[in-house]
Amino acid sequence: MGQGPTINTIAARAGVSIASVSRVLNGLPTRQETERKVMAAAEELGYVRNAVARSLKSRRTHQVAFAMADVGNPAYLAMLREIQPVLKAAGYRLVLHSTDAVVADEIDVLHSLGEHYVDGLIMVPLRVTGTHLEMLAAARAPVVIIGSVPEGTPVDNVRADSRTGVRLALDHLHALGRRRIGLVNGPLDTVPGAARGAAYREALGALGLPYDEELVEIGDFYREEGRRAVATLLDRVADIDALMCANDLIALGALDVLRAAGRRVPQDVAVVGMDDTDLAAASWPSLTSVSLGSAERGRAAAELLLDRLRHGDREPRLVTVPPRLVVRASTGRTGAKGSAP
Amino acid sequence: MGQGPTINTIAARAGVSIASVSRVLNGLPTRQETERKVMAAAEELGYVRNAVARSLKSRRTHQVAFAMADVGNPAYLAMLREIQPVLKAAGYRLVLHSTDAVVADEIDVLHSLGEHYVDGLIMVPLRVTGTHLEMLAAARAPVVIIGSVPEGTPVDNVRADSRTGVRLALDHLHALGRRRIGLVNGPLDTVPGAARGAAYREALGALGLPYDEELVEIGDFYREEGRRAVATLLDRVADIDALMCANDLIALGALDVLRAAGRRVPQDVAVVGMDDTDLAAASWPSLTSVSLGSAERGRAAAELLLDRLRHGDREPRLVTVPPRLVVRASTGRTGAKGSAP
DNA sequence: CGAAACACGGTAAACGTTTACAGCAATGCG
DNA sequence: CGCATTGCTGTAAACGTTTACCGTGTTTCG
Repeated sequence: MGQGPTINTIAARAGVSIASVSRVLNGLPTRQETERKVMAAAEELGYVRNAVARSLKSRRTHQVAFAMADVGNPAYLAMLREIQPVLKAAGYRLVLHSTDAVVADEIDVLHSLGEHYVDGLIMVPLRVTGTHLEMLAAARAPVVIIGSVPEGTPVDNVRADSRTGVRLALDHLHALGRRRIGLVNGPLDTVPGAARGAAYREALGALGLPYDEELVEIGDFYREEGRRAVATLLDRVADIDALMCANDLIALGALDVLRAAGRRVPQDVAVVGMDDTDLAAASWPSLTSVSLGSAERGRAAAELLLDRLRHGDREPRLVTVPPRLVVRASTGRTGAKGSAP
Repeated sequence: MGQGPTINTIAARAGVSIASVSRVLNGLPTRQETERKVMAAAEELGYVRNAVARSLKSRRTHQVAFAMADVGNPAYLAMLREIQPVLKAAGYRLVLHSTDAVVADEIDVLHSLGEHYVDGLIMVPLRVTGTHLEMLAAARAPVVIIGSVPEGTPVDNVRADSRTGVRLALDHLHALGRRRIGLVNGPLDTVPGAARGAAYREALGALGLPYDEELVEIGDFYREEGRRAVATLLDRVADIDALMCANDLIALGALDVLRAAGRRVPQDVAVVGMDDTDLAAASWPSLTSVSLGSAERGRAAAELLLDRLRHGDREPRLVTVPPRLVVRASTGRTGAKGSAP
């Protein structure tokens, strides 16, 4: 594991200057003879270009960071799975940051952009604070934000439309005759939490249903928290006939609790999840879920960033990905396939 | 987004030399007065250390790479989720490589270690070829391999024990009275595929059951491939009463096909998966699965690598993580909770 | 009071590249 | 044949740090 060969080693062995070595390695015009000698020497020595030195000089690291709360969350995972190949194809490596939904960690990531270890950043902030906005404005490298950001923030932005998404779900439940539709939400100070809460209220209004505080329970975006919240909700409201859950994990928690309580899904209570993750298809009964296009958002973000890395001065762009309702057994067709063993 | 301040800028503003600036920033002994001036200047300028220049000089990037076939696979994801925080706590960033199980990509990753963009690598190779071994021996940075590697390969190594794992599963099925136990495996030229195939045969022997080629079907480690393989198997063998699946995705495919074919799980056919992923708990019926300790393996690998980064000259170490059988509805307790809606 | 020890701080080299510039030989042209 | 042009190559500076080494001013002690 001794120090590998450098262009100096090669230059010495090939009997040329380091400039010539560099030129050959970069495909700049050189005499055939020189090229041959350099390539031979490089080959024999097993030379590999030092990426760090290159980056220092060229001010390009060919690395991009992706920061989100938790890789374990399938929604972020879906983004990651799209982002990775797009970046790879463009010759960028991917640096992964898990912020555990801690604001300080997100700020850290933004701050660390100043270290120049990446050429750009794709971030999915859970909350957007004033500090976020300040740091975004001052960022030393291009940033793409997945999630909503105030009008005029000078960054590329990719959004889901959870408002329409919730609307699709409630329309569906309403069409199935459900009238006591609960909401199991995540924290209201998160971007998705706030959006989904507001959308729920609005969609109810559009359907002519009253907004009843009793029907809303706040937990967090995890299965365990979903269980807790749904248990509370069932205790409080007896006649609930549908649950809109703010993500699939919460919805899985809901299924657990409903099953334990002997309420049939979907006959007694219909359940809708959100994000349409792998889990939705694997669960039983399979879960109707609102797809917010995680994969598409990831891809769009990666492409925005790459584009910006090429044409640095473009206007900030906003891409909105439309939602889609994926109907499965937990609301619709009463598990013809999923019938009892 | 102009060039940020460097230690030169600070030195000029504070009226000291760049050496002093560097010393202050690195906490080396300095006069209070100097320290104050430097810190003030750094603060005012919003200085952030350039990681690239630092790395060039110090020969440390504080980055570690993790390479596996596909982040989408929950087994790798479980590793990633453990690796990330361990590295982060030690001050390392994580560079993610998806190789899509393409050997050439894995070799690329090993080769790229010569670029010095990371201090070390954790790799989960699907197949280990001669080229792998050559490159491992010549690697320019420490590597930890998760998966089996020939005796004497000079790298730290973390292994699952799928042999014992399969054994646990077959013992369990045998104890339940199953005698026609099929194997749905992945490709035999992959490390896990080969190991699980051999272990199956061996475990049958230990139980005094005959090895019947008819009962073995090879597909790939995906749900869709699992469906295909199980469909073929059911067509070929009518009296099969249990399925040992080489991973959870295959097992989910098996559940799909069995349900569609009207075979009850577990009454008619018991199903065991492998890797004990999130999906196993979420599926219906919930899936008995052999945990190969993905999370533990990830953590062990990260710790081995960190240790090696600190004491470079240690002997290579081998860590074997014991398997554990997690019994759920697909073999055991006949879905009391999971009964029909 | 003078020499030795010490505490700091500055100068410059180094890490491994890329690249502007200049030098030089070979060629084209009048 | 001399001069301009062309085509390559080498020298050296630069990217932003860290750090060995040396010089200076202050303290300590005989």
